[in-house]
Amino acid sequence: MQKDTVENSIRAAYREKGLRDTWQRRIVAQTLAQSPDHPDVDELHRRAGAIDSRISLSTVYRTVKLFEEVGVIERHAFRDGKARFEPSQGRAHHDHLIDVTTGRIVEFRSEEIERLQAEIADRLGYRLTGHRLELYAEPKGRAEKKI
Amino acid sequence: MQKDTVENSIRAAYREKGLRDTWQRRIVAQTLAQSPDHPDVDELHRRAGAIDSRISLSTVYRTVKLFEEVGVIERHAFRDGKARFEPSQGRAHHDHLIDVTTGRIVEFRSEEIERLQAEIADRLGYRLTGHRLELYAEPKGRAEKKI
DNA sequence: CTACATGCAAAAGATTTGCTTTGCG
DNA sequence: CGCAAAGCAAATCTTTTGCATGTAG
Repeated sequence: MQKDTVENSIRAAYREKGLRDTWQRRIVAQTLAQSPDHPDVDELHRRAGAIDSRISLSTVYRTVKLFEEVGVIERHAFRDGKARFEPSQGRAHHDHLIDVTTGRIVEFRSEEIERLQAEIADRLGYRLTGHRLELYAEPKGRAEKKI
Repeated sequence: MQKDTVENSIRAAYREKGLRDTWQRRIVAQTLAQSPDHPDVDELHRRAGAIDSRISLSTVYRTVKLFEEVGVIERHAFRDGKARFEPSQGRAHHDHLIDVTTGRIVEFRSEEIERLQAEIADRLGYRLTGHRLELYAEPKGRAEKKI
């Protein structure tokens, strides 16, 4: 899926809910669509500000919260504690592997794990509504062994 | 493993590092060992304060950070954003299912998922060093289950 | 027009830190 | 005793909110 399609689907989503189409919301949607990584609010504000510096930090906060409620972006909270975001549409659902040596994030998906998660929730008497899976790992092939 | 054994292994861990054995650290260790759930710092301070109210909040903050560095407790960051803790020793490894309607946390373990995680990391060229898996779910039907 | 959205600054909540005092080793 | 640790309050950092103003529909 193309970037501008992601951007448009975000815009479509909030307009469908009867929410107003402001230039601030368009910029945040555009910024998210152009971000291949997982920016936090401050970083989003910086990137959005590069397009139009008049956008305020509080608007970015309000906007990501709104986009999340509308269901078009996902909120993450990796080990650093800060909230990080990525569009949920335009990309298949995936989980994250974090390279502990570099901080690089690799996305992956496993049907098998998805299935098991639903099965576990079910067995515990619940219906799965969401999940978070993060793998922390180091590159193979380094002879470093722990003694 | 018994509660007082957990408490003692925490104490042993920081004393081995040459760190001082203060009554504040003993109380926090004891409180953690007695907590079957995942208290945040404020809650830990409340529970520790029940044993001796002279302990300060900043000391609890410094102590959990220290215990985490020493490796005897685990820090979690569920969706509410606040840091929550549990002893890493004395309990088998497990993951968490969070009841989105009540905030209740159910612990579970799946060998199958553990195995798949290692396999996925391997396939991506990594060696798994840690992971985090959280399921967010709501009770099936209307009856609330207790575990 | 007018209700909803933004900007700004102030507030709030969580966590950290500077500095003085306390007490473990 | 000396230095690590605690207490307290002030500082930080992230996120939220009250209120006056702006603007999309």
